[in-house]
Amino acid sequence: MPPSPRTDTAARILDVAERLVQVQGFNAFSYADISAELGIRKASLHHHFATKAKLGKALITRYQDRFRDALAEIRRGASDAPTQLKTYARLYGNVLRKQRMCLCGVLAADFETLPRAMRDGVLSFFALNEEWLTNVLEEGRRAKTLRFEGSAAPIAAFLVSSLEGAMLLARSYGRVSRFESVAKKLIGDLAMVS
Amino acid sequence: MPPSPRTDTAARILDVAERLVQVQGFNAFSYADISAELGIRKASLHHHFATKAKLGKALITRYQDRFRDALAEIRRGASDAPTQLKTYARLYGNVLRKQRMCLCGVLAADFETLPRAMRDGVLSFFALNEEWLTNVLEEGRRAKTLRFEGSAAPIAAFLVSSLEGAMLLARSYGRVSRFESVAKKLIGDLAMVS
DNA sequence: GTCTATAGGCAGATAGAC
DNA sequence: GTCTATCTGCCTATAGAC
Repeated sequence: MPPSPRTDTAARILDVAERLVQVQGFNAFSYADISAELGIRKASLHHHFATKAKLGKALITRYQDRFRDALAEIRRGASDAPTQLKTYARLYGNVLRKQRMCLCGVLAADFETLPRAMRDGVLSFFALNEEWLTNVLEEGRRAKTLRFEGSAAPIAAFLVSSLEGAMLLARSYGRVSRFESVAKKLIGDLAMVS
Repeated sequence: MPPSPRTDTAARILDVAERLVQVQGFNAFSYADISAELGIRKASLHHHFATKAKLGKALITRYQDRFRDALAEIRRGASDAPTQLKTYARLYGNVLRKQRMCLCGVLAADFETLPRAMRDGVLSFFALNEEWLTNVLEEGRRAKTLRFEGSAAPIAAFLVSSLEGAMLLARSYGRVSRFESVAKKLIGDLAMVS
């Protein structure tokens, strides 16, 4: 299994499917929706992704790969921990500004209806986020740019779930500012300088 | 329109539908699922709730009515603000312990696919939660049992979205403790005595 | 208020020609 | 790799008997 879509057509299918899932959820979109938008017959879509489950898994894999790259990029920036957290939150905000939910956040709502491979992918995405945040938190505490009590891991879990929840409600309200407000508070409560 | 289901059958339909939506999402369950579970034909279900949209709206209305009652009950208990917040968080935890998501939390993920009446209902539920929390927060600050900066309303919005997000991820992980951890931190950060 | 029967459409998926 | 054609099954919803 290749790490990225083999062909350009596969990538375009993933682009459309990704947006449809982020906006409507996994159970509300269909091959017919993609077909209509790309001008490609449903049967051709099945040539690239034999089943909806495999398409879903490919979506998660690509999404996570891109996210991993973005997280590594933030680390390479070598800014202080509070700034890294702000940049991290902006990743979420950028998704929301496109009127979308986090792919894995929306799949978490569909979780019980997903095939196992997709469930594993969703959990893996959250784990990636929490591991990255745990490192940033610990580094920030050592550098005295962040302040918090106890282990970093539960704080990381707290941050991920709070940001996902903030996205969920902000999109329903149609107010990105609701998300920004939560993100600002989360980071402000951790930063030593503020 | 009556405030509660007219008949016992209607109530049983709502009971089953509510659980199905909370577990699977609005677009993943069908009249056939309810039919199979209650031993009532699909056509009979339509006699009680003509369309899926009307069934969905009835679900939200009943859920919100019950929640409103529970919130009023907490207020009648006349405990201090931190205790009221803990009891409030336990309402969410009780849902999660039944392996369910908050009805309106899961509908927020389906938001873009919902008919307007259901969207309005979902937003109304969140508004109810935020108004109640705003009152508790302001009262707690006056009584010096809670401490926070700025207006109470954005803190209330923060609490609701963080709890919803915590439910979402805790259910995916199958670990209620992840929710409890977040709830404890949220309230602990607000309480003066701790 | 529940039933049988069915309409009309869309779902995911496959066969096989080109 | 894309197409036409089709399958099978499920979906929401309705008609009308009992």
